[in-house]
Amino acid sequence: MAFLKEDKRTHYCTELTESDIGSRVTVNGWCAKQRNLGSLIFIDLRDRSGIIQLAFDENTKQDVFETASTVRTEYVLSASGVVRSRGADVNANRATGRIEIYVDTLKILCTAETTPFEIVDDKNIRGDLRMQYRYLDLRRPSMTENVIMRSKITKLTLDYFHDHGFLYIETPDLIRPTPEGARDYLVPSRVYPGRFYALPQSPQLYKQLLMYAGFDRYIQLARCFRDEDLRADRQPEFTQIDLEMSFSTEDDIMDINEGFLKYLFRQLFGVDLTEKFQRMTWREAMERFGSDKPDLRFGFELCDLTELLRGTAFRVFAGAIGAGGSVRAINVKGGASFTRREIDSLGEFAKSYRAKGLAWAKKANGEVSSSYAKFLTEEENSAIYEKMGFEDGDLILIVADKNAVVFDTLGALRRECAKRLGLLDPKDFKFLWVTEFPLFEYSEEDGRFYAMHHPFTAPMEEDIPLFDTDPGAMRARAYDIVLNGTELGGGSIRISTPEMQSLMFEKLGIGEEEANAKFGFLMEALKYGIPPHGGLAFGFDRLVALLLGYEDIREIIPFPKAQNASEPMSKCPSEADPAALDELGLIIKPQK
RNA sequence: GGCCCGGUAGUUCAGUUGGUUAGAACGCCGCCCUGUCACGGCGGAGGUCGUGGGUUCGAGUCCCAUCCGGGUCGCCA
Repeated sequence: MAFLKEDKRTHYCTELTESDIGSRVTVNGWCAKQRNLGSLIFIDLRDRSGIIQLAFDENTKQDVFETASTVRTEYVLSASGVVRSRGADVNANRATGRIEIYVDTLKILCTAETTPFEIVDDKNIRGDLRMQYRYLDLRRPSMTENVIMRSKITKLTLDYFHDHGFLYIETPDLIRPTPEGARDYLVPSRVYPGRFYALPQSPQLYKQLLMYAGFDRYIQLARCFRDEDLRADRQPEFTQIDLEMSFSTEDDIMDINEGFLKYLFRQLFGVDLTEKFQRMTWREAMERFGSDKPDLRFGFELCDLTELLRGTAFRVFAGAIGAGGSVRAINVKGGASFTRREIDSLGEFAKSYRAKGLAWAKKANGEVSSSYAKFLTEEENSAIYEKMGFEDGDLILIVADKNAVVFDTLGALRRECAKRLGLLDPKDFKFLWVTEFPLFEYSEEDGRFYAMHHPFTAPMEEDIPLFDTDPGAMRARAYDIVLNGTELGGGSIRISTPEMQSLMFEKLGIGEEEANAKFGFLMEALKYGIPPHGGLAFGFDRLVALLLGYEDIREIIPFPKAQNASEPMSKCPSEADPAALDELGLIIKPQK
């Protein structure tokens, strides 16, 4: 049926209120439900705003009534009529529950087959089915709402940064492949067979160049691409709120972004976050919480037992200490309620973080039980209990290993226990800035240093002398913003002299020749008057998901990839046309 | 690449120690119904139990392989 001028909506469904009673309106949308009572028909009409009820009765013109009786779920309709009160027959569950449209003109714009699943919220649909019919999934009211909220957050973001003097500038999506970091998505060049563009992992270098150019404050909602394995909070293509500021210190950058997050909370939830966000160095975060993104909503802080146990005869602990590792523990208050089986499952959980085992002790009703106490002396045991403040109801978890494993495992156990004990209140928002990240990370495998953040991050002034003596101990002018155990974003002050940048490349084992080949334009640019600058990037998808209470970012991405990085609806990636490959000079090696 | 969980009507699930013709709810189709809104009543259709192989008198159930989906570790400057 042709869609004519007179069929066009005058209102979205839920724009109508009791004040519209008596006026003639037209609505467009989908039939969410038809209820046929014989000589009375009701249709719930749904558009992106929500649902309003259409009514037909014995006074309705016969042809209109007959049309209404043929309407099935998901038919597309245009309905015109007069808004009227439902009198006493109110549906309290709906915004439009006191009114309905008494329809005099009904047009079926398009019919529909029965959908593979019902378009309702209160049903769990299998993930792959939702992905295959994502356009139907997005019709479900909660998903529609998520997309709308994402749009609102986008607008708030642009408003805030615009109001603070930021310019929205686009950077290219076809760029030079980056030598370090995540795998690039490569795009073959037709003009230069055998050469490739990469899709950006982030617009890092371009935003720095924009500072070199003098734009002073830049922002972009940047699409970024990383060819790595997926997680519930990680997609191969995602969006960053990417920004950069000149003539700025760490404090300036942290302050303006703290202001941004507070602005979002005020605008979205009417919540005023008055307190200044807590700040903590990376070292402190690791020592106290075993994580560089600690969840501060609960305690269970790490306790170092290494010195206390240095002379122990227990081989598991002694071995870890002897190998330069440590023995650390957390005291899970209330954890004594865990059954033996639950504690065993915590042990399995610990092993998934490469820990060899988990030692535990619990005290319930005055009775202590323990997996390890019999291997320690009386003195050692009581020293541990004293240091940990061991009380009735407590569960002590001990991990002995290399430091990295100890921190990872206890950091994860800490959160897992809090989760099992129901301590994670989603309405409690604990923000944290983690500062002074290490500049380098040593790879045992490759026998070299890697930049922990990226190779353009400035070292802390007082650590510069360590370049020659102890690079591993150097700290970076880098910072992350953390919310309830999730890294929302991170950034740094950048290197702004060619000397420092060369030094950095040198320490990373990137020779002068290689540096010139890959970053020659940057080294050249650094010669011509570079302002002090730094920036930050938020994971926009994560931010939106957290604000809306989701752990899975696919709930707030309209068309996400499945875990195997494919897109089940359109079935991509797909094989390329041989002629296209030929033109690109590519030969596909047969896969085993 | 490793480990873990899952796959049974269109959908969400149940299916006992292996045992007759694999069930329920919702949805769908038909008839009836004047105020429903989780409408109601009556009737009906709908399943190669992901796929392949094996064990067995007999497999949705046990074993092996494989595919698909999800979680996670590695990975993610």
